Amino acid sequence: MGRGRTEIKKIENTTNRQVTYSKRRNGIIKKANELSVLCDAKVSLIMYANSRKLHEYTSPSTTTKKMIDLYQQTVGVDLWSSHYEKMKENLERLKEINNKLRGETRLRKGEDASGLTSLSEMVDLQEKMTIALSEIRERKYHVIKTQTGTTNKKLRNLKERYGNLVHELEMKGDEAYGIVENEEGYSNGVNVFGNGMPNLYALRLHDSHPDDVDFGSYCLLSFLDNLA
Amino acid sequence: MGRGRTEIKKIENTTNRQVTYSKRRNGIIKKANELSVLCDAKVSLIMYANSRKLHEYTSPSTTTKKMIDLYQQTVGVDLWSSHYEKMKENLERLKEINNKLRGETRLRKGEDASGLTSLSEMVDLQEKMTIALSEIRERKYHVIKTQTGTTNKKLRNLKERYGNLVHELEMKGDEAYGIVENEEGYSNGVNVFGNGMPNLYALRLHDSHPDDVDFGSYCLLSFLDNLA
DNA sequence: AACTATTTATAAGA
DNA sequence: TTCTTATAAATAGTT
Repeated sequence: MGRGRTEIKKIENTTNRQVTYSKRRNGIIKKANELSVLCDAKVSLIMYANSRKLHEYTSPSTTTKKMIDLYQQTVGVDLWSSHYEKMKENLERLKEINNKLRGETRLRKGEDASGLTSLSEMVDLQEKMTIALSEIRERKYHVIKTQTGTTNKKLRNLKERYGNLVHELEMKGDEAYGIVENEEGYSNGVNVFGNGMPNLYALRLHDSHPDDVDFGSYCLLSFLDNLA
Repeated sequence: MGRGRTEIKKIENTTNRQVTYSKRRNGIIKKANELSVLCDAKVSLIMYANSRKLHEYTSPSTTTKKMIDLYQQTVGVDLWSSHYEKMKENLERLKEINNKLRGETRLRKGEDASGLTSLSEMVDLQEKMTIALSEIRERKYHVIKTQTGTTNKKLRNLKERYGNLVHELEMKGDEAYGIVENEEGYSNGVNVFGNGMPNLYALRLHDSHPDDVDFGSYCLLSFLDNLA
């Protein structure tokens, strides 16, 4: 419309193109508005020409967000809704796992006072804990053994290291003692291990050369080796 | 445009409105397309009239999703991006917590072979486990005590119940025995509790009337009461 | 941004 | 619906 028919193909002259864009943009926005009013329709119009500027029209009865939501609802899937849903599911799943793990950890830490009411559950937990404890003890032993190595070259180093370790264990052992005394009232001596002492420390206590740390460590290592 | 000028206000006649909607909808889509081609513009047009049907036009050079993304980018904020970001953050946070919890649980279950390399860490873990174990044992004892009650009226019931419980414990104790024998090689008798037996069961073994379950349970209860 | 000769869109009718 | 057509609107090229 205008002087001479217009071929619908890209206007190469930049100025012309921009002028036409401006005119027709206004035209289409007017049309969109007329459509909205005349037909009680919801219209969302978004236009973007190579300038960075975005032009839009949205019917007064709605918002762009609502239109997008509606669009997704109708078209069904893609855009991000599927992504969003997956994310939501994943979140819920992780939350659930988190809670389970949290519960289990609290149980095993002895923090959950209300969780276990039945005796059999408690017996079960105690049993599991005992097994786990023995496994940890076993691995500790393995670590000690590994650390001794097999070469005599490292022996001097090891002596020094174990001297320190044994000292450290004594410190730890002392801390543990506080608990022992509180507990003996219940276990009534039946539970000898219940004193909370690592058995390495126990061995150290019964060492026949308590003043010679190096020798004591050596004895300990030999003793452990013999058990292998 | 047409025969007589059109006032821009809602067409009350439903049929007329629908006809006009159909015509003008096509018109605006044509305009949108012309704008796209002539001006090299990206256009997204979404129309929704009271029928559930959605009509749209999108420039060939783009997609509705891209237009929405662009729209958000330009307009700046909301729609769903903030929601999405929050969700993503939350997800990452939960994943992290999950991993930590998982690690801790594995550690305490004695399943993590590579996690603890230093002896002091192991000693620390063992110590914590021992404390937890003693707490659990203590609570078990509390449960037992609570269950005995203080009224003599319930005694007969209790006898029967404890008969069953003790039986159940014997079953559990037998299972635990399998582990004991494997472990004695390492603990070398020092760790008497390490046999994995609940100490209630231990008491049961030393009961002086092994055949009289009722009496045995009674003795046990009295014994526990005396400890209180 | 205004003007205007034309083309286009479309309201009403069939 | 779609087609027709009289007429209103839009707009290309110009100023």
